[in-house]
Amino acid sequence: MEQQQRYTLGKNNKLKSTKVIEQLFKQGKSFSIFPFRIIYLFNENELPESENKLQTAFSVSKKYFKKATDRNRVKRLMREAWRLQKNRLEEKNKATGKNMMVFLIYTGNELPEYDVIFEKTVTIIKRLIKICDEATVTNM
RNA sequence: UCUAUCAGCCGGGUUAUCGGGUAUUACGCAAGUAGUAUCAGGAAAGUCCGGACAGCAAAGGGCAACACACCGGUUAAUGGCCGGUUUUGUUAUGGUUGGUGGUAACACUAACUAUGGCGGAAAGAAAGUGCCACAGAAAAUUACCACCCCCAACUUGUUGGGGGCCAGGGUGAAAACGUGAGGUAAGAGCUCACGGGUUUUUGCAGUAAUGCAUUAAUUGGGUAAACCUUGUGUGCUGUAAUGCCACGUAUAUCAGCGUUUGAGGGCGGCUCGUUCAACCCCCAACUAGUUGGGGGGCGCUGAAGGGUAGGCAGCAAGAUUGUAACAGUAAUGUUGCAGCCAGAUAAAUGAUAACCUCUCCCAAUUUUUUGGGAUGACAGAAUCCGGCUUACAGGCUGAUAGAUUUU
RNA sequence: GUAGAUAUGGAUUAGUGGUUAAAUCAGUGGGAUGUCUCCCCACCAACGCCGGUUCGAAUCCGGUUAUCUACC
Repeated sequence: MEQQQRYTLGKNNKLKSTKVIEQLFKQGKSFSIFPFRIIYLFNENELPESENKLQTAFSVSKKYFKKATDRNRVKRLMREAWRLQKNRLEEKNKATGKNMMVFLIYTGNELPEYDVIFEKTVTIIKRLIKICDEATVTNM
């Protein structure tokens, strides 16, 4: 019997610090699943136990979307898709004792449909879970 | 009723499930959980103007630069807005005159004029300088051709010299006020009559721009979004301002200059004037203070580098919003009543579904209704206001004009 | 958020308010050559857009669109 899950995405789940983001861009690894580019890193900073969480950030290029409305729209859709699916990855992180930082960039140049984004997010999460597993194996 | 133009207003709604920002209350050591309230626009946009607010320690004058420019009002302020004036474009209606058709009534058409609607423009070209391609004799007061007169010569209708001089020389976007008469050797505002323009005197109306009448002078091409002249106005930097706290580094390095005969800085860019500005130690000489030298300290400028890039305030009650009355032609103002309405910072205000609603299409159907499908504009606060400009599916209201129908 | 610059053929640049907007490369056609280049000749093709000032605008003025740059 499964306990009812909550799909939240609060302030603490967001990447905010400029310092951390710079570190992510310098040291992080990346792969891309069109129309996304994903940058990730296992957080090894000493954080208080309360903040051991999966942290995410979303971004859209100003080059491809000139209007602020369009950028807002894409980011909102991305956030919604991530919110509904990230729980599995979170559990994986807990199980392996890792803290992942993920940065999602939308690289397409057309306004996407919600369904497309949702499907792509499924594959992204699968890939990230796989990466998580591999990392724990090599550490052992 | 439809169409067009202008002005103003609105610019999707309800429910369910899942989520976010801010404030606050309760529980909890804390993370957090739960409850309540609230959460984008008419342009939030462009950043084209004007302010508020903050910093630049502390008066200014002149010049330059930039902006504006009919008059009055409005406002915190403006280059905005409102009302008026002149002029111009367009449109409608009426009138006068001419032409064409018609026996006539009248119709069509052109010019002028009056009134109304909808726009545009606005200091000075009579202070000076420059420019005006091509064409044209000439592009601004000068010549040339032609015309006329006089003199000389001889091949007797040409040549040469002197004078008159802007009426003709048809081009151009633009040609030296227009028409008629007189006048003359030929002509010319040279003179006269009528008419037009510009400046001006006086009177009347108006706060004024200006209008009407009148007096005198004059007939001066355009361009100031060419330089310029006149008048008026304007400090610069912007909330990444600014103040405070925390963390961290290098109270370090190099070069130049200065320490009262003053480096350098402020007062807008320049200049004048004015003002601020570091006043310590050692040594030597001589009149217990001054002079000279050296080193350091201190100050200023530049170079190369090191560190941080977190938090709080600023920051949400105001030239505030809605509404009513009053004043005003209006912009706008005054007063009363009611309300509190986003404050993020890798940046909340969302996603999905259903129904309703708007518009369009298809089918059935007598208007109407039913069923199915598609679609829902422009666009997202970042210190805050007042304007301007630009984008905008669709809808509503009013005014004006036109067309059609009915009476 | 603030400030500034630029826009001319397919590309890179010229261009005092005055003919049909100039040049180089590229493209097309022809000549030359046994053939291809080089060379010669001709053609094609542009003032970002909308208004205004002016007799006349790529140029001057205003608005607008796009691109680029700098600034703690």
